[in-house]
Amino acid sequence: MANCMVFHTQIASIMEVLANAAVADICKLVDDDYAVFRLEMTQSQKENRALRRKLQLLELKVARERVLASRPSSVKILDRHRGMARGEGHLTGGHRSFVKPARHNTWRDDQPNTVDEGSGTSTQHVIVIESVDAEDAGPGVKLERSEGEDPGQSTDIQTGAAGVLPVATEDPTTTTPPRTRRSFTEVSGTPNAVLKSDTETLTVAHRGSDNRSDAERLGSLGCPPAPSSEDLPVFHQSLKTVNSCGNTDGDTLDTGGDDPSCFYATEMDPGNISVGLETQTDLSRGDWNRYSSSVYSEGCLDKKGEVIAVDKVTVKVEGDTPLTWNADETHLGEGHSQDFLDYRDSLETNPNVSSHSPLHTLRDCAPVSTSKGPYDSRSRVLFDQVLNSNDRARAQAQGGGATSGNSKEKRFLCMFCNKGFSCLQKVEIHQRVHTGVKPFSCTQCDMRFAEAGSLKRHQRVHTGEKPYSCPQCHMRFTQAGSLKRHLKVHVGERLFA
DNA sequence: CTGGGGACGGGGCCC
DNA sequence: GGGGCCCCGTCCCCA
Repeated sequence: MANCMVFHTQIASIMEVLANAAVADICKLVDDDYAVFRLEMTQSQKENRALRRKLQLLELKVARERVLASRPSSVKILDRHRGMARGEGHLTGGHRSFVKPARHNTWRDDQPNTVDEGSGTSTQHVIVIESVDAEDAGPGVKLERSEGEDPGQSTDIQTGAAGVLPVATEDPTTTTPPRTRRSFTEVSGTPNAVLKSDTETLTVAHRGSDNRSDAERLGSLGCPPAPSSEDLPVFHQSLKTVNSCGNTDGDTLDTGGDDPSCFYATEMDPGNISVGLETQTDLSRGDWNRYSSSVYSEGCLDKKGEVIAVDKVTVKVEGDTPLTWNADETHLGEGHSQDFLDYRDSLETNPNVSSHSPLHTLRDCAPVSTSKGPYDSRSRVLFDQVLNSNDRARAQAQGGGATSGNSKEKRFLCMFCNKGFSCLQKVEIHQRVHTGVKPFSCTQCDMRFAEAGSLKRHQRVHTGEKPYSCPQCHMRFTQAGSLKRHLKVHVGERLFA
């Protein structure tokens, strides 16, 4: 009996030893595999980074070659603070002025529309590619780019001689700077970036990193917070105007009324995008290779809507150079990055959509907004919209869409989806679908609209005006379509079977 | 079924 | 006459 017990004990101990050994072996195997796996992952990541850098350099190189091939080096590339050609306001000496269009109903004569320089922050900073003479093209490319989240660091990409100020002056007399210069905007995660130039300093703060509220930021700049400023970064184009929240003579449009029900502002959906699209070179050919990227911003708007400050910085990019894009530095998850890569591919496979589309900028800008406002919540939607619209564009191109059929009448093509429009303004309005630019803002609420008519229609919500009344009942409606739809109730038509 | 916004085409006016 | 600008109407969609 005792021997039996000893035997069992020995067996148990042996089994325990064996089990421990097996576990140890398994653990060792797992550890080894994990180490190998991590090593492979690290190597893959390194390769990815190297390939991206290579791609970046190639893009730069191609850009430089295109520039050199397309025009003499003395051509002015950068024209910041460009005034708007349309009747939507223009810049005068770095200040944004608004001129009421002659028949612009959204600006009522009795409205004290005050346009003032805003103040605040923005998530944007300017990347300048300075393309110097031919001898600089090639391996001598100097890439200066903030890789990290270094506050206050300006992120300029400069090629050629260092020390050149990254932002062109707005001095109209210096129309032909000695160097070819490219400037475009990008939103990055840089918490604070200060752009300096001969004439101005752009204080750019990253919303997501700024713990202060917008009201605090605005307040610190002497500007009351805008009702919608919570969602909107504010971009200052000039130091001269940073603290000029009060009215300035040149920028004030005071029509003397007391109904600031609406105003016209050039703003954009900050959560989506930071550029607006304005021009194209050869509209008849749908050639959008040269375009302007306008950095819209919002200034101050007090609660009463009496003081509206709008600021705008226009960064004009001319020439054929594609915007550089660094996937490494988009502050995105991998999924987003992949989406953008896919879209980039789709863009570039679309022969009618310029590869220099501001969507390259958009790709950088849209997903990095950290604001929490309603517009921000739509950023992803808008991006998907752009993606889808591009697919639609291809479908149109293949299936005899607007671009192939009546190209004579609809010769203005959307640079995002290729849809054709009869005139430039139509396509500009349409492109707001893609860019998220909503220049028309209601002063009585935070609503923004891409079209003036929509704002006007919206105003009836506040005024209570219901001009459309049913002749068969007492129902009244704010929209004609609503009345028309309602009339079907009386005639027995049902919307749904 | 209504309220309200997005999008777009048509048409008038002006240059 | 053509093009640009602007307004309006309409359809569609969603809440």
